[in-house]
Amino acid sequence: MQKALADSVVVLDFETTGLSPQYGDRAIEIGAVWLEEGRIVERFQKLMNPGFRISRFIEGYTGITNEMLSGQPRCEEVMAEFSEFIDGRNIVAHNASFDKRFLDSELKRVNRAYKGDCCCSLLVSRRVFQNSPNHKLQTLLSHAGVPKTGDFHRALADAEMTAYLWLSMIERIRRQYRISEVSFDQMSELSKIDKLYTHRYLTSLADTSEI
DNA sequence: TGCCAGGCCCTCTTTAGGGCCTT
Repeated sequence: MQKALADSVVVLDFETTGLSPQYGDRAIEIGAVWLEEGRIVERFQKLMNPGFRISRFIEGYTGITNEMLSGQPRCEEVMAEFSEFIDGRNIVAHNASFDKRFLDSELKRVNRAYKGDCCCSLLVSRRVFQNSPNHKLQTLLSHAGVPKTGDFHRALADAEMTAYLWLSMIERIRRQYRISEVSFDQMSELSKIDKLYTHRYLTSLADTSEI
């Protein structure tokens, strides 16, 4: 069976009413880009109505207003559609545990579940960009020399910029360690290993590479 | 209206605590 390559994934981002679906927070926007061999081949972006008014803090933070959400489809309708978009694909998100919680919570409401694998670009960045001042998306883009392509804190723009950050990390690993292809599983493993062993791990991949 | 969480990571650690990151 052919291994899944790290540059063929769906990168997603949620804007939400707060931090915790456990306490009733809901998604208000989803943005995602489908990467295929390192190129964006499809985009998904939808605002969605959570069924209650969002706070002024979230309006200010995201730029998404209650007015913008009125008349938008309900979360259930959007998530059913998005479920088809990610079916059969691995996903990447910045601080993926956050987005995965909302993904699982919203899909559960439409009696669906995501069964693929999920990798966190934040955790990988802590290995690859150890000298970055911090590992916020905005800082990492600047640190990696990745151009800003949209407004931060909007789902599609954040997903797209996370995708370019993700690709830059793959490319950095490939060049620095002379690895011909980086698999999704290797990036997942990298995100989990101890930071101190990053160099050793990547070197071991280069040793077994089929260049 | 304001509040809420959770997983990872580091260190003055592991019988713990606090910072980071996401909205």
